Amino acid sequence: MSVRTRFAPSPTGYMHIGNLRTALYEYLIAKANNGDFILRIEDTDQKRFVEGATDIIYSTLKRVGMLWDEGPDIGGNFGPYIQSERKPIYAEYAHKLVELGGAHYCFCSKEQADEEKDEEQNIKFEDPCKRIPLEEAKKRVAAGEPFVIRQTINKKGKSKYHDEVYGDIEIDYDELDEGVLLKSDGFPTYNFANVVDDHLMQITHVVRGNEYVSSTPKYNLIYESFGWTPPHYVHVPPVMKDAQHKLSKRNGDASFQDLVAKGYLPEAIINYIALLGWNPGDDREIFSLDELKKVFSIERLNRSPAIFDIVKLTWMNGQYIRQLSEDEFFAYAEPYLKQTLTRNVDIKALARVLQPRLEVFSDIPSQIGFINNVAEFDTTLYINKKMKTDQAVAKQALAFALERLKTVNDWSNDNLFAELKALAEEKGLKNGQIMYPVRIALSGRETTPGGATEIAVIIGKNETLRRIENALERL
RNA sequence: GGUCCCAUCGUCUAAUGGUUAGGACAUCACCCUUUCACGGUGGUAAUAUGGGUUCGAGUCCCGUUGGGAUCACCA
Repeated sequence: MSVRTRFAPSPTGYMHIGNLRTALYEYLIAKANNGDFILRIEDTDQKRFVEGATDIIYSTLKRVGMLWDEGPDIGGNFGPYIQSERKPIYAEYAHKLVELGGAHYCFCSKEQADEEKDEEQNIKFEDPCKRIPLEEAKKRVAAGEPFVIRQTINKKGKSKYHDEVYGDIEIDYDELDEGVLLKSDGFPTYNFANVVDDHLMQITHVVRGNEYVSSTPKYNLIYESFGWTPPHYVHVPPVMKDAQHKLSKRNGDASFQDLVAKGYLPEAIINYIALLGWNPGDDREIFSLDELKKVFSIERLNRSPAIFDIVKLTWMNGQYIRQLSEDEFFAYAEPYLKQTLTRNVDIKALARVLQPRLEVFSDIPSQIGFINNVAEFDTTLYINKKMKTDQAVAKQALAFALERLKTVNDWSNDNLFAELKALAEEKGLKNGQIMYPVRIALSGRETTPGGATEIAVIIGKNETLRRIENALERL
């Protein structure tokens, strides 16, 4: 039997990182086994539905290259793939489950049910409707009385099942809640819809957050009543924001689209989150999606929560940026460059010096601001012990450099560097005693992307000479 | 509170019951260098805690502590 996994998000907003990681694991399990990855939209709660959320799901999965084999937009043999379009199916199976004894009609209002519960004394909700004879209940349903269908749990003792990550799990049947399966509006709850759909869609591996570990026995009971075989369960620990809080959209924690907007590459994000809770068993860390397909295995999934570390993601993003070809890098960087530059400069040369030192694209504006104009700076900037420079050395060096640069016509980095190096030698100075002051004069900043001559090439000859003259006036 | 789950450097993690407890990020130092980076080399840094089993425990068992999850007509 071929492996079939499903990603089943509810369209309630943007794609958060934990969700994306679950999708990734689903995808990898399927693809590592030559199986199918199915996309199903769980929109049974109309109150939480957010317009456009489905499109975000589509675009995110496409952007990272996790293409689905069946789904709402492309169809498949097990559709429809949107739960709201499957409403009659759930009703049919819910009533069937009642006949099979796995559920019963309940006429209590939500308020009544709440009152029955006493959380203080840990008394569970004992639904009085359980005792209504089926024939009588059916009559009331037929008569149009509002009802829900509630799971019936009469079993005693321990429920056991195997989880691929957590191992064997045992939970007492008494702990299980007789939850609502079919709501009064006719929609199923997750508790029911996921079982019916996973079975009908022949899902073999269910990956979901470990908050479902303790409710899984309820689902198994449903499978049992219908005589169906439950899937393999792969419960994964949450992705945390810190030691005690999950990453959540409510807190405004980073979503996939937030990260992309900040200049993180989708490939780097996928690579990073794959490693949050999974490892390949060796020291390798950089993996493309295709490479992950080859090495991924359920056995190496971790049981404990992992804290999302933006610092490491940032490092990894830097690795990916460096792997980009010059053209690819330019394509990503161009919008940021154009948005901040007010001066006409050699934008390609600028991109070249930026690529090896950038970790996130959103750092570009702050890194290249000096290209537009040189901010006021204190002349103590010229003091650098290692370069053996100070204001006096700078004054001399800049004067020499100005004089020499005026005569240079081949304004390439190689030539400029050669000229200034030769100049230093002629004047009996160290390279740094020329280069450092020139760079400061051109940028007004202690740190810059690129060295003195690289900056000179980018801003051009006229501007270079003008900036050196200005700097000299202030010394 | 009941139940379930989890626990190795600050963070992500590795370690058939036998290693000087390994790697990566971060951090520090040095090297490279026209700055800053990149890159390279090295350092600091961990088995929550108490018992037990064993010749030997990060690893197995029990307790403690700490953390998380769950107990919805949300998923």
